[in-house]
Amino acid sequence: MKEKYYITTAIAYTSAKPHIGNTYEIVLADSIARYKRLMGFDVYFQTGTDEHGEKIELKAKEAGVTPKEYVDKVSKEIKNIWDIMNTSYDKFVRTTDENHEKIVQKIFKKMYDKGDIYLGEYKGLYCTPCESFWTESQLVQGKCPDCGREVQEKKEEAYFFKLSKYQDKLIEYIENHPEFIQPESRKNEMINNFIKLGLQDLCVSRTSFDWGIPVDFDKKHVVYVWLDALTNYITNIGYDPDGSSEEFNSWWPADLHLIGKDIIRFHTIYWPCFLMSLDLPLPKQVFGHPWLIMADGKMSKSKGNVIYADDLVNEYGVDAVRYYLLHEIPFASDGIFTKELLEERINGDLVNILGNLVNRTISMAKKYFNSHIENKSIKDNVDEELLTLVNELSSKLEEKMNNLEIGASIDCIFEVLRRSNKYIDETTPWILAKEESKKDRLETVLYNLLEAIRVCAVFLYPYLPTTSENIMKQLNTKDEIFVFNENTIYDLNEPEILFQRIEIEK
RNA sequence: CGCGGGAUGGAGCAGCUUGGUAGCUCGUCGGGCUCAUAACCCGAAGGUCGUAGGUUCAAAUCCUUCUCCCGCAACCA
Repeated sequence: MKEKYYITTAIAYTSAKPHIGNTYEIVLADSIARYKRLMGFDVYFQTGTDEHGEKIELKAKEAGVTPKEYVDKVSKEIKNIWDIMNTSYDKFVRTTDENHEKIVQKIFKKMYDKGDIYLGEYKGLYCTPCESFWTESQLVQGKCPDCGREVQEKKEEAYFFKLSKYQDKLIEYIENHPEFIQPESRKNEMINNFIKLGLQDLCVSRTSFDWGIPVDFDKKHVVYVWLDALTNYITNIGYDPDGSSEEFNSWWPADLHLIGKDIIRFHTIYWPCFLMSLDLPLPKQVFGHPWLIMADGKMSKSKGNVIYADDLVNEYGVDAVRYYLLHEIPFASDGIFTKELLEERINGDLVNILGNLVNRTISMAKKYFNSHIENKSIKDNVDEELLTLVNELSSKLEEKMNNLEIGASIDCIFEVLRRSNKYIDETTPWILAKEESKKDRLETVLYNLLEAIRVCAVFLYPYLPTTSENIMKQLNTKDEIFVFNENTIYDLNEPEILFQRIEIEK
């Protein structure tokens, strides 16, 4: 029986079309999901959209449509971008799905009946013209950060979740599971900035707007968006307070919640406490990934520096964009996007190192052996280093991928590709070709190269699926073993350009 | 003193846990090769490893001071 692996992205908020930075997460998750499948795991990969809340109600009003019409449109747009990025999610969920809404209501009721949710009063600093509550720290010189006017203390009836009740258990869990919050520095932020100060009970209902899941036993309240959104991870795999499905028990707890660094608090404090309230096990790992930003900072409409994934894909191709996202964004610090760097990566890595290697190798095989290559096993010392590197690739990748170091994983593959280019210079096939007596050695050299390329193509699949398939097609093989195979017979297809060089004006 | 992360050749990064010739990619310069998408391969120049001090036979690596940058600091999501 295959080992299970349940991975999620955060569900995307349907307030606007996601930009390239927002698209990073689904591609990152996709590379991990594909890698795990390649490793033989039974993977379930869930993503989707988060569709309730005041902000969406407002956006819909501005657009002159109903909230549902608004989120239908944006959700479709988001799904379309996920598809453009060639991501292999198993399910695209929506918080407006009927079943999700029904289960959220049951969850709320269950927590209420248990005494973890109680009716209280929300007291806060309120700006009447802006109809907004603000925290002390959000205020600008004691006044509303939006309009600059005075704020007043205001009370409002609201339901609260007893976060405080689970505080000690949460600290215990985090400390006993050092891998739970990644990167580790985020763990410190959560513990020092929030948990150790003492968790305040969380306001989990709203009465100031309507676009949300109604609290079924008190209809003037809607469920707080995060309680609604976070539970998507369980409602969509069959959780039910009255008895969960077999499916649920087989997938939960999730192996990895992949989220942006801005929402770590919700996933490592609120979410675990909700789960403890439901007597469910906690997810194994939450990774708050960094962002892709522009040279002048975060992408924003007001700055006018927003770039969308579909535009980039149209211009450069999906795998070039995936390569940039996966390779250029570090594990724990933000990556910077520039077109110059994107083009440099395409030319330097994808065209020169990878594309050219595949092309020159297949071209030589065609030229010298009419595209038919067998392993003649005429070995030489120079072969050793290449073959060793090829055979070590699998374990190197496993180590990097288990640490979620995607960029470093890709580097491991490119190390083999670079070594292969060097191997061509060391073995000088064009000179071997001049002597009939060296023919078997020449064929061995090309065989070694084809095997190196094949193994790289197999391992490129999680990151550059289309390119991987293209290389395998040119090699005309379906052999997916992870090490050098001594006994393949190659009947190659015609060489094709993998990546077109970008002409850079200087 | 709120908590945390960082400062390494022109650029971007690794190395720091377990002190001991400072490594990688790109860029620059020189050379080689011609199978290939003017691609590939080799070599060279370039760093007092932010600052000041300490521990040590020896510090990018351990300890302390200071400077600068960044993230977080709860009910918008």
